[in-house]
Amino acid sequence: MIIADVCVNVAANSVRQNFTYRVPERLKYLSAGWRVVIPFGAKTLDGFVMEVQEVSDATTFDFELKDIAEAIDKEPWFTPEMMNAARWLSEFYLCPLSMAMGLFMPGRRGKRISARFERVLTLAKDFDEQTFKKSPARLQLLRLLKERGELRLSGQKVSAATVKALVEAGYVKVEQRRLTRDSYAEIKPVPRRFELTAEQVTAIETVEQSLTARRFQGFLLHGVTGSGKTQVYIELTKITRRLGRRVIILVPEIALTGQIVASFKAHFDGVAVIHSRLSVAERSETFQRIRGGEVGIVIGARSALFTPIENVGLIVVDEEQDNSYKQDTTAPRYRACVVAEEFAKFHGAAIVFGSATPSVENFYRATRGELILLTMPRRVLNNPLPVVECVDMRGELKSGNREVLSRALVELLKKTLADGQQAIILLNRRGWSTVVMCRACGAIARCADCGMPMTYHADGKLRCHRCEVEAEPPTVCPECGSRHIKFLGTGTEKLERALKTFLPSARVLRMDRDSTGGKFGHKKILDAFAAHEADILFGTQMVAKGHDITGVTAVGVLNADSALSFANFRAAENCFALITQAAGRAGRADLPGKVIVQAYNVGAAAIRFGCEQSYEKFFASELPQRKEAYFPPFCRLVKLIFMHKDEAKAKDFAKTIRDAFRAEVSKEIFGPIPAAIANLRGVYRFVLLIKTVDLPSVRNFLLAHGLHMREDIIVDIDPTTTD
DNA sequence: GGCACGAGCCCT
DNA sequence: GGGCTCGTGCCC
Repeated sequence: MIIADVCVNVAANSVRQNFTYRVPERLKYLSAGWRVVIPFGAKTLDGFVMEVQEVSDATTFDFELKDIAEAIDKEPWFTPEMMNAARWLSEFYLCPLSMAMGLFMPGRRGKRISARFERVLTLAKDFDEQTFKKSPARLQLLRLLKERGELRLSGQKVSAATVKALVEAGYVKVEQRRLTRDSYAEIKPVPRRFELTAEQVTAIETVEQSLTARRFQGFLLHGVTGSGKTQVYIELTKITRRLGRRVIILVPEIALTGQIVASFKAHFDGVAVIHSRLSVAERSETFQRIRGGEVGIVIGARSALFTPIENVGLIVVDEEQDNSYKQDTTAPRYRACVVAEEFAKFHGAAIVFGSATPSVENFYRATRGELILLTMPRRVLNNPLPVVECVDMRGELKSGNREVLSRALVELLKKTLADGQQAIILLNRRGWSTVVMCRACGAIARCADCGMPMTYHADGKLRCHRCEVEAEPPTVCPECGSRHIKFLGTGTEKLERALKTFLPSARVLRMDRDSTGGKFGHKKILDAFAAHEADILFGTQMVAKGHDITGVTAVGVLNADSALSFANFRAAENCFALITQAAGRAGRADLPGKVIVQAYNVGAAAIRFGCEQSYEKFFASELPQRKEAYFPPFCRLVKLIFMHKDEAKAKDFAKTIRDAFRAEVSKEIFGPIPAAIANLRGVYRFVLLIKTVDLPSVRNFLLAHGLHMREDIIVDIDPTTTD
């Protein structure tokens, strides 16, 4: 009898063990990695075969064995590497194996994806023009086929009768071909040839040693904006491909894939793109292409780590400090940087973390030799870094300017437009007003579901940016009945009006989550801006990231210090990175750039060193503060969120666990404090924060108390926020 | 996740 | 006494 160990795909924290099923005779070809359909209790679910074993028919179990019902695919879905990686993820992040396995599937459930086919015509034998003198339609089709070699039937003005007649006469063959949906097929390669700088050459040669040795090694590529990091990735990819190994390139956001794909397509065939906005079918087919060995380079957001790719020699994590690399909302709550490094170890690959503004964690590791530091302090072609001016908005207020835009920025924009150049303005809040407040009692309009302050939008609606819940703005305060409702703060929509007031002739383009729907929403806006269809591109942080538009010589950063107001140990780092990245958009070609940073707290280190664009100075000022407050890189964080409808129960349970942790593990546990979202749809949430240099002992504690099994606790290892 | 089962508490 | 909610164990 053949039995199989099956990981059941059920989204429950308490289902941790695999289940044993009998493999019926007709499915005896099954092996580890197959997706199967199985009876589970009263339901029929899908599951993943983890192991197959032959046992004697006399073997008994203390439960009744059930049969596997059917196989889902035509071949094993999971490679041994995928299963090992999933096992590691499930152990490291304490999530059920099924959830870790789920990362490696293009859809949430093991849905069978019906492949689409198209009919393709080819010429079967040569023809004589004379024969078809009286059949113009047939002749036209044959000529077309001779010219092009083949013809896809869909969308052609060819009648079925014409095709049928030619097929029967043996002139034409019809072939069913599997259709692959590649929405990046249309992206044109963007070649760029520069002489490599000396720093680029050094960086490439250093990494090359590890690539050739096929040994794991981590690198931190710290290159200022415009220093040509992408070119380094391309050269390293060439080397890796020459060694017969594959490459994964991670970018923080879907919006950034287009640009890097275009650069890579200029040098390589077999580039695939993976991210969550692709349709399930599209991702499924990309998996197929990777499996078939047709793809040597996978580019994408964090989900691009979870494909059937084998024999990986190089993993690049671009803009490694970016918070988008953290999976926040569903288990496993992983950090793609951590996972990527682990995968690099599995493969004996080199991992390159690239950034103009590295995370304090990784830069610290580089100073200690855990990562090899590669520095590129100059821009390519010796382009100068932009000149940054900081405007104190308190001073603006004092001298009577109550507008969003400082006078200096308006002047800069006017001059830039007069010179026929372009500008980018960053304001990291969307909507019209960021806060709706009662002037009498101070009450703030909050989301009914999660309690976050709601944003007023130009369409007259209040919106929660977390839940997308809509509400009507109040005319009287629901707390005190006052009619003094004030709309405070500035979002991108209000900025749009300011731009139209001060620069009425400027063509402006807004880029934020509201204006960028769909798979290519960002690309459309960026393409239009790159084609100089607009003079000013303004919006949230997505205007500051990664793209490279040559006509831009001016950049404005509004409310640059707003990030500092968050009670978050990474606030300064995020603020510094945003200023530096935004400034880096200016003057990337031969034209010098000018940047204006507007802030209230102009003395803050993140603002000062951001304006100087000096990462080293920022790091030197930030590191002692992290040490003083005992935060990463000096420890690791584990966040626990306790949830219950009864506020006291949530808090009391948290306290019990805190005390147990203090008694059994260490004193470095803090809370309970109300979570940033203190109440979500009627459920209270309290946070405990653990600081540790010994993650395994924390994990053992959680396991011993069964906290990973519960549905009313979220375990977040390496959280981005501490509440 | 979903279902069954038992304990504890409200209704007429 | 019946019926409801809530916590808990189980699913091979």
